[in-house]
Amino acid sequence: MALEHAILVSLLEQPGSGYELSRRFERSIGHFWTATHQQIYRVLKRMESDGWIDVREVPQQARPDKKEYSVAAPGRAALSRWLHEPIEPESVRHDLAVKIRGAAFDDPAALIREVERHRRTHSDLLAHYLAGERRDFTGPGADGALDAGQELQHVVLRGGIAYERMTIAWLDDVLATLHRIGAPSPT
Amino acid sequence: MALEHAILVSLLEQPGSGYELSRRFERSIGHFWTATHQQIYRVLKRMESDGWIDVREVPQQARPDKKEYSVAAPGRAALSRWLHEPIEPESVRHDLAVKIRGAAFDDPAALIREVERHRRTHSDLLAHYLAGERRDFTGPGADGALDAGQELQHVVLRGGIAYERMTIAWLDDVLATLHRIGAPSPT
DNA sequence: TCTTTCTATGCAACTCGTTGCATAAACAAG
DNA sequence: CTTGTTTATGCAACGAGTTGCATAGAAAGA
Repeated sequence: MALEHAILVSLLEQPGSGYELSRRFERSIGHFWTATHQQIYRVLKRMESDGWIDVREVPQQARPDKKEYSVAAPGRAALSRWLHEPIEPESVRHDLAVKIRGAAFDDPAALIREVERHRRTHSDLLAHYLAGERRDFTGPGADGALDAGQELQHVVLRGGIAYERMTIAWLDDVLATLHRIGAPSPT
Repeated sequence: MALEHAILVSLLEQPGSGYELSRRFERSIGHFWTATHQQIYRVLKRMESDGWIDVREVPQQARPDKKEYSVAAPGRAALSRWLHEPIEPESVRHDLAVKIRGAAFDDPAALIREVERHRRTHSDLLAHYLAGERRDFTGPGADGALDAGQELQHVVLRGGIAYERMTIAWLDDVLATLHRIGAPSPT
């Protein structure tokens, strides 16, 4: 389990409430680590009772009060420990790959729309990443003038960009294949 | 949940026992859908009691008897229904990305070995994929002479190959970045 | 012969993750 | 003034997934 660690990293980058964390997980972090708000609140509770994080009640105007969390020394130590651990192989769940192989026992042509929809989603995400890269990592302070944290955030973002580009190219390959095997025997 | 569907696809491609399925999940299928043998046995039970699959006790010499499962009509219908459903967005869990961003609050150089280890794993997997491709999808019957099922298996395999190549290139980018930010301030 | 390894199946307990629901404060729109 | 939306937090129940353990037949090797 590493949700705790993902939360620690996010809180180190910027302290915030459970609500704010769940928003971040929907946006940037969620692209490589998903979590619902329920999970986040539950884990935050446990982390707080373990002394990994500190809470601060923050009264707000124009909206309900919030609890702002920040990383305490034991949390930082726990993160450091995890960072030095060997690591777990990533577990994958690719529904689409299962569907593609399953299409051999059904109508392959029926998958085309689905694959096209996926392609659009990945295309949008790529555009979103590229916009973020232009916003945060180009201009006057680009290349060399960034600190270590920004460099690392940038390389993770480049990973996301590479992933989306590869996926889009592969989905085009899938579409071409579906058309090819659909064409010879239409009736 | 789609473990049921992954099992259905695997059993349609080739009937087999829970043990054989768990081996397949370790090998080919496991690259895009992981599952332990416990999970597989439990789900097989449920699928059997739901009438999705049939069992056949197969006595063997030189090893314990096994239960060979094959897909029944209701299972095929369930698979078909799932194939025509809109679809779920894939959920990702990229430990390494979390670690990389976390390295900003620790020693980035300490990550280098870890990343190198990952690179080796992905490199091995790529070689394994390429060997499988050479074995199953080249030679006399290559390109045009394959049936739909083989074409679809091939395109999924090409996806795996593309993924590994992209990942290896990205890990090289990560390594270069870690070296770059480690070099300017070593002491 | 005894231990180890491979095939083959499974229970029990636990943790992780999801879904549905509930609450509440503040503002905006009708 | 009621309804809807956004921010903000949380419980309860369930289902998915993991870990540890147990069993058992047969072959291989020490």
